[in-house]
Amino acid sequence: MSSPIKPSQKLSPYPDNITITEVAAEAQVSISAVSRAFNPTGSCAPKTRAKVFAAAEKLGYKPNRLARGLKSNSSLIGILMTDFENPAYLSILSDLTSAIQAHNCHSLLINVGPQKSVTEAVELIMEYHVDGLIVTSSSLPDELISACQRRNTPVVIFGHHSRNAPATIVSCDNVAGGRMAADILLDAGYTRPAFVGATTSVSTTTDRQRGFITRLIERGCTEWTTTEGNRHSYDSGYEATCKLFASTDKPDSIFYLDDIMACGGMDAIRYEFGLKVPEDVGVIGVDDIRLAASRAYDLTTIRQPFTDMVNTAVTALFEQIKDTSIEPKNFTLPCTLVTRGSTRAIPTQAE
Amino acid sequence: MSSPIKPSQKLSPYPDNITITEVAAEAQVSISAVSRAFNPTGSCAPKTRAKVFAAAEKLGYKPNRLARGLKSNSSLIGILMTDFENPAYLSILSDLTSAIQAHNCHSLLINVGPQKSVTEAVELIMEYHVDGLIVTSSSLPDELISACQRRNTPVVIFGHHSRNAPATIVSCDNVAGGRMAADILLDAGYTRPAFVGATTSVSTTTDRQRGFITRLIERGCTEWTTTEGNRHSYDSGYEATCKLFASTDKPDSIFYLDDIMACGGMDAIRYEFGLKVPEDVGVIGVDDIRLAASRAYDLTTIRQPFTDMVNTAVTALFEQIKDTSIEPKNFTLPCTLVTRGSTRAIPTQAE
DNA sequence: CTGAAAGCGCTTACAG
DNA sequence: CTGAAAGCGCTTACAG
Repeated sequence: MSSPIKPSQKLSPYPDNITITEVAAEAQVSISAVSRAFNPTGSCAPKTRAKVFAAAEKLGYKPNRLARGLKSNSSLIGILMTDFENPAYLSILSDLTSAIQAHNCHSLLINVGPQKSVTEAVELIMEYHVDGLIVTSSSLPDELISACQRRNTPVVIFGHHSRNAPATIVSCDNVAGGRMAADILLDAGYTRPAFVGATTSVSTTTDRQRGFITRLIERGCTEWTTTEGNRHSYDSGYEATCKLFASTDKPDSIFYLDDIMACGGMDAIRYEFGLKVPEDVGVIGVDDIRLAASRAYDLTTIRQPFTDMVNTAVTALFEQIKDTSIEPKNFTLPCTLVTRGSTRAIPTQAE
Repeated sequence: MSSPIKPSQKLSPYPDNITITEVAAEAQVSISAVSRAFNPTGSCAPKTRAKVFAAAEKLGYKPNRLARGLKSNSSLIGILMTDFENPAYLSILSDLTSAIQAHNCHSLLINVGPQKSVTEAVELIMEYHVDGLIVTSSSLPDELISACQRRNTPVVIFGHHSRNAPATIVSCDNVAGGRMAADILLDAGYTRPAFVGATTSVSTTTDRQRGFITRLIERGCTEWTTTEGNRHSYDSGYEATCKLFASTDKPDSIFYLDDIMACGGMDAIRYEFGLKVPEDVGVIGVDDIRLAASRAYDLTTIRQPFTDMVNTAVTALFEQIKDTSIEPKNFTLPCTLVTRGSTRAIPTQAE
């Protein structure tokens, strides 16, 4: 309110609305030069760049990413997320955001809740002209993926197989995971295995189930059953397990679609039916969430290499952002068996 | 590749780069009219608006939020998050994002990892000219908050008390929560309570500890101890508990800073020391995460009203965005005791 | 209520 | 390597 600030004495303690124009004036160059100085691809004499940086530093200049995004990249990566119940997604989100930030971009997180369709979500996210899109815990209609590609916005589907989709897919080998689960259960001497899936997640459920059942049959096991929970949640696993044990042919071991369902299931087995894990019922999950290693659950599980999967996804995404001619690829990472106390020890075999 | 598309036959199957200009041409009005039609505050004749909407619909027009944000609001809300270990934050994030989306805005999620300071994170987020900022699981230096306010970017601190900070604070009454915990433990007949906090989270730790200890003293309890875990995690609770029971004066009940630490602690009590919960050791946490209600943990806890807290935070934030003259307020919501099986039943008192 | 015009802050051919 | 100029897609006083 005192005297108007003269252009010469810009020493405000906090960066306010310093734009490229002020920096150009301070450095005594054109605004084009400032822009190029800040842009790695822009040709700029070292001296000029130094002058510009000094001026920017002095004034506390921060580029306006919105303005930049108007002609250039927005530096925004959209993350579509459906499942906020499986704790695995918290660490996935942590890894995703930090990997994206390492590329000097930021994450626009869209909650694709039950009231919002994935199509709407994509439309919304495209209003921000994101540079790329990562879809977790659900898939995307092929036509939507194509529409994104047509706009040169690469799409990565995380965690789902989605064969033939025109996008980069990063998932782990769920069929092999299912087979591993079958082997460990059979090896441990269980004879009546069950599979508990979920309705919401098509490809992961079907792949794991397929690998599991196929392998059971290969090994001559005939007494298997399957059932489905509604969602990827503790409650869902609990309820599905109650249904399973209410029927006449009760299983002696259960392969759950994921760890959080397995935890719910294990609690049902122990507290609802008074059975012992692993003696009466063997339990195995998928993911290897933090809780799986807890003493309370001590869950045998098929570990998904989430950190690797995230790095693969983000690396592939940025490669496609850099060079839009790169064809989408499929990455199927191996999963590994983590043996803990929820399955019986495998008897030593005399070869 | 056939013939160039004439402006008259715009019937492409998917919206591509249709801008306000195309819509204006189609609707035969000026671009100003289109802009006003889409802006609630813009005066526009109903007929004009109808024409514009019809044209927009026909062409599949979607506004470019980046361009809009250059002169107007960005519709972007920044969310700063530090803690990706406590599962409570997954549902908080779910609630936050959907509340923000209900306001037709979207969430820019910044992972304030250990390698990135909160100051850097704020600077980054401000490059996107977010309309508002929500800080979870950590606080913000007052000078940074002031810098944001000076740019008319309101800040809401979620979950921390942070007295005197020039921002809106939404938290629950942690002191009262600590007192409740003391009361339930003493009422149940425990005599040597301990408090397990965490170093990372100043105000919540100190408030809960203060309420807890103050109340213990008020009621004449003298044999209490305190210790600290490093982080808000299962492992941290486990380790802190091991330390506690390695010392000479072992507690007979423990109040943990949060549920996930309590779960780790309970597992240590049971599996590391072979003690019974609640007979030998009573356990109480804070949050009421999903896992607290599991059969395995069945954890007595001080419930934080997260959904209410999120709604309060988002509502307050948008009020301040709408009217920047509104002063920041403090909202302290009540927490409630949820009694489960990890504490002994309270003996019926003959008044 | 409406349109022409200026402007938001930056990028990017285009000459030099 | 550099600057002047046009433009990204939208908003917003300003006249009418």
